Amino acid sequence: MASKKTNYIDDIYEIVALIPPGRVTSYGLIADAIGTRTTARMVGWAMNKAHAAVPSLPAHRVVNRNGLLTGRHHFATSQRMQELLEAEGIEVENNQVKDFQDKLWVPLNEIGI
DNA sequence: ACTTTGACTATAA
DNA sequence: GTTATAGCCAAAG
Repeated sequence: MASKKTNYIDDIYEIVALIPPGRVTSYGLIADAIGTRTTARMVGWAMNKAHAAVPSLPAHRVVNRNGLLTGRHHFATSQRMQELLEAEGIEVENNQVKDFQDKLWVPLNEIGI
């Protein structure tokens, strides 16, 4: 067997895919859920590749620790991310998720139950 | 092999 | 409140 070079990326995709609608999470929390081998930057980098590997990945539910839509420019349009979030009941104001802590979904609390 | 960059985060000033 | 710097790890040039 010879393949498998995106182990950490695969884990990132899986966790992002597990984010329930109407909820959001941060890059750091995903990285923490995977382990020390991955950092918040790796999650963001993986997301950049995700749209080519897993277009259906709900990357719009992943924001930075401030609840800010930092990755909006990587979507089809800058407004696309906000529209997707609002469609799920998440209020976005000034590129930031309102009641972020209330809508925050923590992988460690759901996966490492 | 080396340098730069990146959808981040934390701390310091 | 913002801005700067360091830490983090991997891919791309």
